[in-house]
Amino acid sequence: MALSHAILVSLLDRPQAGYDLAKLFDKTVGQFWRASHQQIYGELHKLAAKNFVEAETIEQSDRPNKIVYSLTPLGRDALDEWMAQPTAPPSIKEDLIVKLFSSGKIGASVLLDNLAQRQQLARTRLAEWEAVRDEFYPDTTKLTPRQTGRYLGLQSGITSELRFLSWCEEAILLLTPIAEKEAAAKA
Amino acid sequence: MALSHAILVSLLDRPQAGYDLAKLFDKTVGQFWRASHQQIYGELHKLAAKNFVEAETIEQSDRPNKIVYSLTPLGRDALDEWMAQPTAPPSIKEDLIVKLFSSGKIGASVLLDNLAQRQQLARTRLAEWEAVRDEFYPDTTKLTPRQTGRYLGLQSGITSELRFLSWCEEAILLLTPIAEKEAAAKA
DNA sequence: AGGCTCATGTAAACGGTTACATGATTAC
DNA sequence: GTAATCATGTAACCGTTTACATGAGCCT
Repeated sequence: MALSHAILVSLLDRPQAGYDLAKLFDKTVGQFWRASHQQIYGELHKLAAKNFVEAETIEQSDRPNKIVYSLTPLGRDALDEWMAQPTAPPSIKEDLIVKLFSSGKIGASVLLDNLAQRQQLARTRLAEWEAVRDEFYPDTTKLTPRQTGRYLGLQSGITSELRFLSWCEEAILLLTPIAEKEAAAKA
Repeated sequence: MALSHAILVSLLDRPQAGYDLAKLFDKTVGQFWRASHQQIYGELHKLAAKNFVEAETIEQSDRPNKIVYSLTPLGRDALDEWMAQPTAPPSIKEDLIVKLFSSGKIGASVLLDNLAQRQQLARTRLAEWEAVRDEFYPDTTKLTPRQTGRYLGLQSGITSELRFLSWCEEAILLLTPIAEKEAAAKA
């Protein structure tokens, strides 16, 4: 599991409340790491029980109280240990490829519809991320260490979408004649 | 959920036992869709309860009996319905990127170690898949519909590793000077 | 003698998603 | 008035992983 580690890394930056972390995971990091607020609150309780984080309640008059968590030395040790360990490649569960395995048994036009839809989605996402990159990291030769990590995260998403789009093109290219033959056979 | 659908697609081809499916998911499809035998047996029971698949026990003298499952018309309908629906992009949980977000707070050399290890792994996988592609699909202009689906699955894995490797190179390029500065500051 | 393949399962624990719950403030 | 923001939580369910279990036959 690594949601707990993602939280610890976020707390390296500064102490934060569950609500802040949830927003962070929704916006910045959310493209590569999604987590709901329920999950984050739960994880924070577990981390506090292990003494990896420390909770401090901040009373607020006009809005609900905050519980701000900060990293303890013990949590920092655990984080260092995790950092040193090798990571496993993420296991992808790509429905599209499962569908492609039906090719030859189920009509190709359905597959083309699916591809077009995902292609559209990927184009939108790509444009959004590229806009962020161009705004915040226009010059990659002048990045602070902190910016470098964030830039590479973004870049991972961008290159991922780009390769998906070129794969889509190949898929469409190969499936289109099959769909055409099927349509001709039906008529 | 789509493990059930992955099973239904596999049964389109021919009736199969849980053991066969587990092997299939371990070897062929396993690169993009991993599932343990426990999961598959469980899922088959659920599919049978819904009458999406039909079980037939095949008595064997020298080895354990087999339970071979085949797709029912009802299962085929469910599959067609799923096929027509749009797919959601897979949510990636990439530990490496979480680690990169620590850049600026935790030493870069640990990140470089992690990158090198994943790079090595990706190279090995890539070589394996390329070997399969070159053996079974040397000429992409002469593919049957069935082969096309399988080829595109493979190709997705291959392009995915390729883009990961080029991303790794950029990451190493940007992090190396940071690690060097850190080492110099320490000495 | 030790380990692999064939073949099926149970059970516990963990992780993630979805739904439900509360309640004040602020913006349109 | 309606919706969004701030802020925290509980509960049920589903999917996945890991561990445990059995037992015959085959290969080295």
